[in-house]
Amino acid sequence: MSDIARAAGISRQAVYLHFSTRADLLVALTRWMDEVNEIDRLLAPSRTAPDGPARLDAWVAAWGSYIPKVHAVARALMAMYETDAEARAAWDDRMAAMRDGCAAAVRALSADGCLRDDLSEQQAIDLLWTLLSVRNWDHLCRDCGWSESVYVTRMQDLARRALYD
Amino acid sequence: MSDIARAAGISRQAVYLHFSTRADLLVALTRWMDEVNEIDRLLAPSRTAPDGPARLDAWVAAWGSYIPKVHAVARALMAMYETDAEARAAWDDRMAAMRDGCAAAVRALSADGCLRDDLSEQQAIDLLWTLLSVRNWDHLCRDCGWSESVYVTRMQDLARRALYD
DNA sequence: GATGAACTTGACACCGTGTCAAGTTGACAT
DNA sequence: ATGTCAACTTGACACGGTGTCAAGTTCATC
Repeated sequence: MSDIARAAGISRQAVYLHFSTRADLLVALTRWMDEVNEIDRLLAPSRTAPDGPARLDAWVAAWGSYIPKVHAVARALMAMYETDAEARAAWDDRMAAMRDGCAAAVRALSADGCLRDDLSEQQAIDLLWTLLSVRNWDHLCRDCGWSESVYVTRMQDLARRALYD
Repeated sequence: MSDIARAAGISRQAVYLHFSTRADLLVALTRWMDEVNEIDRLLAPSRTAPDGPARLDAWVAAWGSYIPKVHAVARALMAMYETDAEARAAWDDRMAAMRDGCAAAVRALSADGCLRDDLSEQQAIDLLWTLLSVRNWDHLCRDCGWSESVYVTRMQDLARRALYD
């Protein structure tokens, strides 16, 4: 909070006049970033995809271009996850929204008869949701040094292999 | 540290006589758990597997039965990862060892000519390492409620699909 | 010229980690 | 029996970070 205040050129206490807690600030920041990044515009292609497989690809691509933009804030939120209830709630909320996107993609596949029949919709959603987690992006793009475009290509491929034949 | 001292029936200061810092304690705990869990015995099947695909399956299975045993400690270590350099080092060390196992499995596949040719060994290792991360186990087995056996079956399937045709 | 919002300085409490000093206990060796 | 040493005790303290509180300043607006 001191660092933030210094960076903003105001006193530490003034920060508390705007955000009652550290978690509060982080949460507000995520909302603001979603506005600035025009989430809806980013997600439009996946909603208007012609078929299941195309929707899956578009969803993975959309997510892959979204993560880098919010990554710094996401990291801070994840770090507070264990210790701060409000941060946890905020993070869970975002992840639930992310899961909705996964569910929509899986249902589109299922409607097209593309979903593997040895996989329940539920399991497919769980799997896709896990594959696309921020942690995995972090792991691949930070720890393993993958570029964002490699990430998207490989993830699209992996998601396809995981969900249909 | 207070909680640990109370649970151990000694004073908080006495804990510091054995472990100089909190991270130190966690690290010692991981080493002790690896001894108790007889890691080497657990990993033997994957080292003696007849071919690449069998080795991959055995490795995933070994890892899948290892994680639940160390999960509680792993969580504590992950939580300290951002703020504690020693915890980070300990965690990175464990994960590097885990990566070695992934690398061995991938090389076995490669030696058998089973590895997808549009995937470099490096990328294959990165991918397998990511798929098998503790975070993913957590996500699937805790958040999504998968049983450990479902986790292993699905992960074996996913790893196969990800790495060879 | 009064009001109120945004801000300031400068305290303070609380919690957890890690440090320090001085004293206790009990096993073992000489 | 006595000294020594390791393991432990109590009780303090410093530090850093979060969040709170009170009193005072600045400035736009009515």
